[in-house]
Amino acid sequence: MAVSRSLATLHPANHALRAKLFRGLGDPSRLGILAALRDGPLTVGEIVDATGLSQPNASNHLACLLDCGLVRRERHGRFASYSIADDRVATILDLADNVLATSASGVLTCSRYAEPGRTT
Amino acid sequence: MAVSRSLATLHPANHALRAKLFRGLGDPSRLGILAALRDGPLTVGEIVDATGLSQPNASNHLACLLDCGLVRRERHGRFASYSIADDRVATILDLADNVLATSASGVLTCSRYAEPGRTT
DNA sequence: CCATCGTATCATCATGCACTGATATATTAT
DNA sequence: ATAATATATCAGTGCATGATGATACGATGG
Repeated sequence: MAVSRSLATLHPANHALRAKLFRGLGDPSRLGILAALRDGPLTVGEIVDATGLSQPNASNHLACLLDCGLVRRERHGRFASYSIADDRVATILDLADNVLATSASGVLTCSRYAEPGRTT
Repeated sequence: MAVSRSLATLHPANHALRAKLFRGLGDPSRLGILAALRDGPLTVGEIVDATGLSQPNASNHLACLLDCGLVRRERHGRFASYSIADDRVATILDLADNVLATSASGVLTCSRYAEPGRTT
């Protein structure tokens, strides 16, 4: 996939918006959900099983991902089928893994910030 | 740049690590710093001028980016020259802009989470 | 040596996030 | 209708983060 800078027709200083996207990806639970969804659409219950998250927690993260346009929801009766909205999101995830594969050590030892408050 | 999934030789469930990388990118101040650095290496003072951040704040974010391997530091006398460590990081930024260019509306209206605590 | 400049660190504080448990809503089944 | 299932929402809590101002460190210059 070609990624040229000129394609980004975004206001040059809209860092708040970009930050929001990255913060949407910056949570292990949401990454777990997205990883599970890469193998195809899943219902909330299946996501709960796949990720080990509690149902309200998963539902909340899904709402977050949905609001941000990272996933798509399709209602089937009383089930809700979620899927990744944009292939480029998956590409971002791959690219991140690509970077981490060579500089994971640095990120690993980065003690400057950690995961946010988790009771678990 | 080719981004294949097989290249990502990362532990499949290391979402905490991935999340850390994205959280590193998930802050407007740090994105501003990275954006400034895309035009070439800068000293801390130049970064302060370019971003409008306070000096301690910029220094702290730079330490964060440095620890995480996203930027590189080179000492020149009493100056510190920072530069982007990995071109693929810039690619991630471009790709994110690419995604946002088409689904920015969703992210914009995402009220589920906001920027972290800023007094300003 | 002392002052100055550039950078890094410290102490402190406030806000927002991610989690839990309980409950509400909605849809199908008996 | 009633129950059961699937999902969404609400109230409340702890913790990490990002900010500030003061200060320490380190290097150059007079």
